[in-house]
Amino acid sequence: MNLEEKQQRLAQFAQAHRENGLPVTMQRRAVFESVLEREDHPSADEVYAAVRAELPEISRMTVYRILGNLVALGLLNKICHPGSVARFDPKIYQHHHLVCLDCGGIIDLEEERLNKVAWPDVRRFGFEIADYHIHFRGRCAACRQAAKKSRKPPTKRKQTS
Amino acid sequence: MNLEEKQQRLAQFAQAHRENGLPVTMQRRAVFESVLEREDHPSADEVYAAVRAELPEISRMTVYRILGNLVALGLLNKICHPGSVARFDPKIYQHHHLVCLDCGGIIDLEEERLNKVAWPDVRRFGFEIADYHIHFRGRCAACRQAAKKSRKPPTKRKQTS
DNA sequence: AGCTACTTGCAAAAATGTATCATCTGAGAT
DNA sequence: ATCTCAGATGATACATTTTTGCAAGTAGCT
Repeated sequence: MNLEEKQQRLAQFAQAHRENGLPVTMQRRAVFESVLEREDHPSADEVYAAVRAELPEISRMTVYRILGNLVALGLLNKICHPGSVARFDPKIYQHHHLVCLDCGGIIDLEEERLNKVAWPDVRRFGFEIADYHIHFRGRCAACRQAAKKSRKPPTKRKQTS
Repeated sequence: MNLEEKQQRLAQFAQAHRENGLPVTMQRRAVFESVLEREDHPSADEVYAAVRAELPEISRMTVYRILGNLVALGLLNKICHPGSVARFDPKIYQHHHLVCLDCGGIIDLEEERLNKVAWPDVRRFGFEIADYHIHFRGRCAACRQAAKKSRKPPTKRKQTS
């Protein structure tokens, strides 16, 4: 993320807090900046670990609460993936994901064409659509390589990205 | 799921196990049948609870392991959702989901048109796409109703479906 | 029936997320 | 600059979900 974009996101952050009467604490700023600086999709605990480098006193609970707030304010996205831990994404504009079925890794996919899918008619469910994103599932480069060497599936790795 | 379809899925289940040298235990059959019979998207613990009606002795651990196996064999899907527990889906053909941002509920969406999105070129990532599915995020009927009555967001419910 | 590899169940613990409450702090008012 | 208070924070404890290691059991084959 370039400097200009980051400035803009921080201004958006300050404004959203002002408008909702929420104080901008150093913890909130540290958590938000920490996620902004990342190119991957960290879990809450990964954010906690990163923020502690700057604020060693911060509590894990606070990080969980702040991440929840930031998502509610629309400043971060909570992303969907087949794993079992919540992951957070600094990108709040529409984009899509490649999800590896072996290691659970997630790669961002930004392609204008994919943003043009017409929304289905879901009036029969009473559902109101806000946005959508597409998950392409398959196998990442590393896992394809690993699968080629051994017939057996690759050893399960910690999910990354 | 009608009877014929169920027969076919059970045959597929037996064949996949034979081909991979995995014994078909009564626990495996019970877990698979239990998920097949459902119309919703149960979590591992919900499957555990349901299977115990038939096999009271089965351990929670076994259910977790078997669900993982069935997903690896392609007999079940593990679905993506913003909540914090893994959920399983008996439908392995392509379909899409409506996900409620408030309560986390999931509704199946089967619409032929949505299956026709052209796959992006991801050679630059070395990624091999197997399939895709679309998440439409928004608000379900119940949560819209609840939001209308009070300005505040609805009380957090246990995620269903 | 017997062999063998794989599975199961148990116990324990790690990982992840939530609740409670006393104390502290940001931000506007004075 | 200081005051004041609603709201945030941090500590602890707890609930839930998932993983690990190993002894005992069982499916599938000969």
